[in-house]
Amino acid sequence: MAVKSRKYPECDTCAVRSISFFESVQEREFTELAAHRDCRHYKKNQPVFLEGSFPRGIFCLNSGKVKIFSRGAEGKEQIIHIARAGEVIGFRAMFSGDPYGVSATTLEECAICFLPRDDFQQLLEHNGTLRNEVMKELSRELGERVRLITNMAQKTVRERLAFSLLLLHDIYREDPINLSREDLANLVGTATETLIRLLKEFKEEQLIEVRQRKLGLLDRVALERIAGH
Amino acid sequence: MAVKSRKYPECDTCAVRSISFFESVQEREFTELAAHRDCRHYKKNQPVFLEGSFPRGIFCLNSGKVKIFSRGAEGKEQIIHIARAGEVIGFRAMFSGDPYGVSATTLEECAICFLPRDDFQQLLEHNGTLRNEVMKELSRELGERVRLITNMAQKTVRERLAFSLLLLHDIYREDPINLSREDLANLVGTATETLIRLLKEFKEEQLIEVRQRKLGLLDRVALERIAGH
DNA sequence: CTGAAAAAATGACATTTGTCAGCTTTGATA
DNA sequence: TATCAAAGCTGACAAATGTCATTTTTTCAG
Repeated sequence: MAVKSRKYPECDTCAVRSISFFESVQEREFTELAAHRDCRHYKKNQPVFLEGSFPRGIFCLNSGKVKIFSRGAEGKEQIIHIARAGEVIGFRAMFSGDPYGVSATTLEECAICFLPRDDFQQLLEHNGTLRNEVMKELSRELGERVRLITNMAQKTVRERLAFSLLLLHDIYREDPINLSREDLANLVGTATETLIRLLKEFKEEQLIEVRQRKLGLLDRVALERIAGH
Repeated sequence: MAVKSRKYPECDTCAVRSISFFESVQEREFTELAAHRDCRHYKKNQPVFLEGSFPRGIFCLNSGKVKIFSRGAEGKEQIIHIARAGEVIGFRAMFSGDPYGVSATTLEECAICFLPRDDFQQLLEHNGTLRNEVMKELSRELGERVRLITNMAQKTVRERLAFSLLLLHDIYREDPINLSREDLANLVGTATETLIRLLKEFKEEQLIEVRQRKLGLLDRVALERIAGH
């Protein structure tokens, strides 16, 4: 279970303020919010929220990475997005009134702040800029999903793997990509065995390097060519 | 090109008022809007807006059906959604500030009203209920897209075809499904030849009937079983 | 009504991908 | 450090799907 920590991060220095739509929230408002938040430390592989349950607030990812996935037939995970420090997650379902359509699970140790529904709604009510930013974010994500649907429907597994590796590189930045083969397969949308074989091909073609299971990109340009943009 | 018609539909009786987020707009506001709209008739296979161009307003689909699609590598269409009478389309890009990420083309004769960006934005500014409805709609679509991604990644073509037919049935209602084989293939995410073969299988299994190229569902329950919800 | 073009349909075949079974390595823990 | 489970990896094979070439049917302008 998630552990309430004594030394949680401060809101005004939190990455969420520079990456997410909370950019547009003023100092003063933010300090008020901070009073209502509830920050916790999560270990690796812990659930943040579950598909089917009802949202009680939003989550701000202070540090660590979280996978967002839905389950298909037979419960197979389909990873839709990997959130990095600074992202706000779990707000979609709050607007639709529906239960979560996806689950979120930590991929590493994380510090995550919880902000209750009412506080966020109230903030939204009073802050037009924030509202616009949230609409913008929802729209941006919709566009991203369209691209993903097209990729899944039209690209080969090899192309999708190259695409995913580039995407992951943007998320992990300088760090090597640290995902289990199964998670990577569930992101690419293929069987774990197929994924492993393709990784081997990429390694042999000197497109990537593998160190202690972690992946590094060696030839970004070639990968972009394979991914087809 | 689109033709400006003399006998365009009246806004207060338009299907858009009962299906879309415009439900929440009051009589009075709506009459004002109506003055700024620009209603046109489209023939079959005419573009409404194009991927890459910048949105100047939103479109209200008064009658007919419109396919919303993005283009993958080599320009192959991937149909993301088929809009029916009453839906509002093309509003996503207006919020994100990006160019359209998708194109829209009529699938049959259509009557479509155009509402300029500024009018819509102003309405949004003054109408909190409408804002909430729009956020809800964006969220709902986001959830739908997640389902679609998961389907594309995990289901077989046969399963996806069953899924698509059920979806199309909700769109065409009593009418037989009237889509070219190519469009249907681009919705399901497969090659036209594969699609045709599978349609034949479904016909032989008495799941569907085909009359003058148009499709009717014969065994909804069996299709649901194949689609796997 | 007729001819040309588009759409639909079919066949043959290669390729991709998934499945299953088993083996090896790694890492956590008693 | 010995043990065990999980993760990673490999091989063999079958099934699903895409591609290309060709034929048939439909549609529609003239």
